[in-house]
Amino acid sequence: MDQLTQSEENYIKAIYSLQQKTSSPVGTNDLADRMDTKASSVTDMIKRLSDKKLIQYKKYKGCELTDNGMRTALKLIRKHRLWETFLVEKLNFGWDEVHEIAEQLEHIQSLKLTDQLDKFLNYPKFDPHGDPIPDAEGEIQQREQSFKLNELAMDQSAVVIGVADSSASFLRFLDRHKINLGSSICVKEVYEFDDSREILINDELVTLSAAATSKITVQLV
Amino acid sequence: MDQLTQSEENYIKAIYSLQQKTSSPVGTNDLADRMDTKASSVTDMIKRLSDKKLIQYKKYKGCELTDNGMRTALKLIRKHRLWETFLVEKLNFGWDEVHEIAEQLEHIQSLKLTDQLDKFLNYPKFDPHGDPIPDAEGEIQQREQSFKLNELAMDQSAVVIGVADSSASFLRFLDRHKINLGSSICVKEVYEFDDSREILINDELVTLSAAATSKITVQLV
DNA sequence: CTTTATTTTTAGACAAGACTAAATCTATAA
DNA sequence: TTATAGATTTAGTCTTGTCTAAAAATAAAG
Repeated sequence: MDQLTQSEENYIKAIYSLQQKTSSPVGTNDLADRMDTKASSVTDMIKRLSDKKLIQYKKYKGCELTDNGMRTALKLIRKHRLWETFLVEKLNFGWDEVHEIAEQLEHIQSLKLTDQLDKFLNYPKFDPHGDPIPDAEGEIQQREQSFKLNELAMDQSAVVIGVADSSASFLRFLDRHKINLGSSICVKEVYEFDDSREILINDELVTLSAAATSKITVQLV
Repeated sequence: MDQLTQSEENYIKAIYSLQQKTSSPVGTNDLADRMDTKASSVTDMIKRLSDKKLIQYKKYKGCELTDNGMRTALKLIRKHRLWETFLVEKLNFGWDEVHEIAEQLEHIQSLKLTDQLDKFLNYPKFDPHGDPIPDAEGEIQQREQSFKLNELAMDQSAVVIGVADSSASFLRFLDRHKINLGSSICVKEVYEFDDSREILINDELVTLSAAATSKITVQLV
């Protein structure tokens, strides 16, 4: 199994993530959108990855990761999330600042580095956005049942365990409203006309749009 | 000042290092040897770097770094040595294992990352091989007067402060003889016929070849 | 079951960074 | 000072990853 280029690795991650969301197979145009490139470039890359047996590909039918490709994707996600954790926990970065840097760090090749980093961080199970970190074997810790905040019943007490959008802009919005992983949260009012909600967060009331509440993952307490 | 490719950065580092050793200007073939590539490839790259005003270049006359190129080189060296320090101090790597990984990590683009890492490591002045780490302004801490072990007078007490060869093979040789940065060292005998020496290191006697002693940097105590 | 719209692939080009082989410049020795 | 060895550059090619434009396959609608 020879070294992949950063570009190849980025495609693998994108295919993995689309495969999770929309279920396989992944279409060429969807991938092109995700990679911010053209469909023809995607076709080229798909051929390369197929040659390397990382994806299965039938012309005009889209592609899906092979077992091998899946392992590759999980290793990358592991590295990405470990580095994000490192940046936040050890280097005092904000959770809105780490994605770009982790995108670079995830390509560093060294199994030992990854595993030592994992140990140094004390084998974290979730990253700063609440996303699960695959272990050295690629196993992902499954969450207890969770909800999006907009599915939560009124007056039900819950705690924030993740975000469905890790863009800097959304994360800074949450910061401004003092919403973090671990925050206690409770729905106090639903405004039918626009599906926005009055939320009690750490003893303060704020109003959140439907767009916002649909991106906050919570667990009952 | 636009982003450099990893390849361009590697050339800048190589030019810097050759410039230090043999003093400028740096010849095309020397660079080709250092980069393990062909002279024609070097000529191509030299033109690119010259266009970007990182080196000064006269056809057939070799090249040297401009002020700008020098700053670029020092930033890379700073990152490289900070990462090596991190790997050894925080992730328990041996000093013989860190070079390759730091070669990758030094290309990560983020000023904040570098500076936070520096802070996290408590602003180290020297890396695990005893090489000085440039600060955020590119300033390098100058050493007190130092010697190579083969220049040290008999029975003169000294301490190991660096190595002139950071290859894994030489570093593992030092490990095997329990020679580390900070080790107390003293020459007890010089064998004229091959210039090898009997050395007292932390209360143990070992014989080191001329090749070995010429690569160990020490300071008088 | 055709026709049209959409998706996907092919064909041909380009830039970066590398290579080989050939040409050219510089320096050294007779 | 000229012949020639050694260093350096040019010319032309290759691969990776990208692009545009055009062709082909599939899906959807009448």
